[in-house]
Amino acid sequence: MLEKRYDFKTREKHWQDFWRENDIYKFDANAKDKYMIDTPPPTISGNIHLGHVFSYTQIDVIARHERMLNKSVFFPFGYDDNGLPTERYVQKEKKVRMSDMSRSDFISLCIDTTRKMKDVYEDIFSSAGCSADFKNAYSSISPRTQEISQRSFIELYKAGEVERRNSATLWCPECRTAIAQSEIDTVEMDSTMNYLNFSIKDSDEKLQIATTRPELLCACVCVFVHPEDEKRAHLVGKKAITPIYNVEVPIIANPDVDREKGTGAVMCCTFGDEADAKWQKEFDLPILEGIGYNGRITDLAGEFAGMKATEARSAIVAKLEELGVLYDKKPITHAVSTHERCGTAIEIAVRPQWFIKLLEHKDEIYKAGESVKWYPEHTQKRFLNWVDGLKWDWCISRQRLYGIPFPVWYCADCGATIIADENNLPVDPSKTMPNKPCPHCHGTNFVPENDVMDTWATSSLTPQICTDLLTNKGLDDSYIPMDLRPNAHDNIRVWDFYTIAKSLLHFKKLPWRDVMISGWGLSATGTKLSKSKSNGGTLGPHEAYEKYSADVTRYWASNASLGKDVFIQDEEFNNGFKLMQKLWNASRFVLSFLEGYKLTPNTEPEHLEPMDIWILECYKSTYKKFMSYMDKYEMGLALNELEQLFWNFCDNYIEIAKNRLYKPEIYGEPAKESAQYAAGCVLLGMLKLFSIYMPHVTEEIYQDYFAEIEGQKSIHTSGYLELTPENTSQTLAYGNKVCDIVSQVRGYKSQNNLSMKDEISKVTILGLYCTVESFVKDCANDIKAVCSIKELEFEKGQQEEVKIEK
RNA sequence: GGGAGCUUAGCUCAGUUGGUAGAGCAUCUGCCUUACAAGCAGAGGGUCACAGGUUCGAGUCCUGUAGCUCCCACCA
Repeated sequence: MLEKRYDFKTREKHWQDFWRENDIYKFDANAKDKYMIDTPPPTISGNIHLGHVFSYTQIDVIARHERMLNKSVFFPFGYDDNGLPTERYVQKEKKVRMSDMSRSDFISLCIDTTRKMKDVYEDIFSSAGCSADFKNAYSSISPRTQEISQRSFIELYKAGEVERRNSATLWCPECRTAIAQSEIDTVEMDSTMNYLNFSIKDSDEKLQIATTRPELLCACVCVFVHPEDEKRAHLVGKKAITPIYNVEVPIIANPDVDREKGTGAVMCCTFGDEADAKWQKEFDLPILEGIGYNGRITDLAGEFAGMKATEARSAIVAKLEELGVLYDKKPITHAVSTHERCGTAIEIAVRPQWFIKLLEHKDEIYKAGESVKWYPEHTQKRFLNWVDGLKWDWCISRQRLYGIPFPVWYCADCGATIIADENNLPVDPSKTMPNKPCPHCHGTNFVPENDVMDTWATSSLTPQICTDLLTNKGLDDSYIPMDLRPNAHDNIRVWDFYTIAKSLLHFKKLPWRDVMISGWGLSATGTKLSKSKSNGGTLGPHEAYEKYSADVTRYWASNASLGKDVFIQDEEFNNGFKLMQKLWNASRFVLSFLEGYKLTPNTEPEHLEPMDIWILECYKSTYKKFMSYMDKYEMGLALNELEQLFWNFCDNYIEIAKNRLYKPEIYGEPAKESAQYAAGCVLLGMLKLFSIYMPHVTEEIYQDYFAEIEGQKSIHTSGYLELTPENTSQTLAYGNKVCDIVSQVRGYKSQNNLSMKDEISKVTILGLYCTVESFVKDCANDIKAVCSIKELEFEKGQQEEVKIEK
């Protein structure tokens, strides 16, 4: 017998322990029917918030659903505790600077800090009832992961897909590292357009140049004008002289120049932006490093050397004004590329870097993007659009400390690249040296590669890293393609993209069959929740669990259309709370009539009352719709269907059936048993469907009666209840007519200020109801009882009508 | 500038092949009814952003317009 009140505060914890102790979610690698999820490993870079709970709950709902379809579900868990985000977090949290510490001290501080954070993360997710396997969680910095990641590097190196080049790279002067195209944000910034006069060699003419980056004047290597620019055609081939530095630079015709922009003449500096980088290559221009790796102006700038770029900018503008070269300034706003991690405007720097070749595989990646199934469907376009716009190979080297090292040394004598032996991975080249002399010059002095790999070079291997937990085979494709990659829309161009790229490079196979793209949980005002900032008053995970319960928090998270952002609003939580209470009360009521009754869900009793058949058909119809939504990962829409059935069950069916349950002496024992069967079955079926959203309360109810009936340890491994379909549509329509009639009598009572139990002396049902006459007539007892009608008559007539006489 | 999504009741959103506009919240009215007052029963409320088109019929399909959001491009 269920308690009067459901005490979620103690029961949720109880069931979480129960599931853990009984290994309910254990994956069986030998199972025939498996479902494999490439779970996103959360980045350890700050406090976890409801936005995370939002995403992981949606994944968990899918995992639970597949489990209820009797599949063995591989739902691994991992932590992305590697690389730049973690470094930044640790420095901030521990108030240290990486540059002040030794590499090994800093790394052990990172490992220590992330270990503590992992416990916090696991607690938040398992308290939400997440059924992932936290016990065997992988880490993106563990030796095993390092081994897999380094092996991937070596394989691709041997295949010629990765190479070291000294070429222009996107550079963050704040983090002092190369970054990849996917790590760039674009931010609108205020700036000033400065108009300068360059003089022309052997001429009195002036060439007007507009620039937002006068600090790069020292790195100016040429001036471009448009080939069809008549006014300036005569200047092509002459030399312009840069102000302040008085350096002669060629004036070159270039069709890329936009004649409407600025003055129509461009100074090209190596490098001010990506266009400069492109032009440098095209015209084979010299490379002058105006800004150093630290973001400061170099010696090229003479008196300005050592200044930060922004300081230098104003100093140089002042100087230009003083020289009378600056003839105009206009404030503008323009888009600036910034590093997503720190917001600093990126520069372009030349330095030897490791690249994975992507540009030459664009077509294959594009086609793979077409083959993967994206849910919702339109997210595919976002992926394809990104692949279309790809401009850089993937720079995977980072000039940082905390990451997976390259398994690479350089021969000190001949400069040859020495790749580590695949049997000796993982390797830290700064600690270990090659075990053989240089194959080229037989030298024995080596310089380690001190850069570390981009975190995505490793994260892109999660299908291998997580299935390695099963196979111990490392870089292996036995489980590829997996069934599902779930993540939010911000990761389409990053994690999804890189994973597909690597899977193609290594295995020529898709990493997974489906991608489910979820939205974000946003604050009540629609702002993005942030790990590093507090989100002023926004509900936190534990607050939510305590105030509303984990089940209700999950209800909020999963009650959204796929891919849509959802606000954290009390109303939604309140709805979930009401649902949970209602589920409890309705179950308590139904179960109170099942004591001593042995429910046999798959064997119907000989006699079934019409409205019992009706509710069973309602269930079957909902079940079908529910499944078709879940096939598309539309868990929110599936939930809506289910809720509709549930409220219909409560408000109409239970009210109708309760009289037969209470008074078998009036309505007969078979009519009671019919109701016991129908109510029991439909409740059981609904509980199972609800269990993927609200695993705790449904387990509590299930354990009270159904667990024994079904001989199951837990509702979550009990499988859905599928009842054989019948003549659904007619029965549904007929039953709905009965509900109509009941509703009209209820309306009459409402309008006449009557209580629902007040008796109505006579009701006549006329007309159109004749088409369903026998069904409705067979429900006469139910109708009379639920509406307290003394006399009920049926008459043929033209119009459908319910006549009520008080 | 290119791509995607959105625009439906006061609010948050459903609306799967075209066929009489839906839910929850909010508002109003009534009701302690042997599960539930954190409840129940009812009621009001919408030119489905706008303009065209296809169709017997359009929230749904097509074209265009406007506004909002996101991604990409735009850094002289």
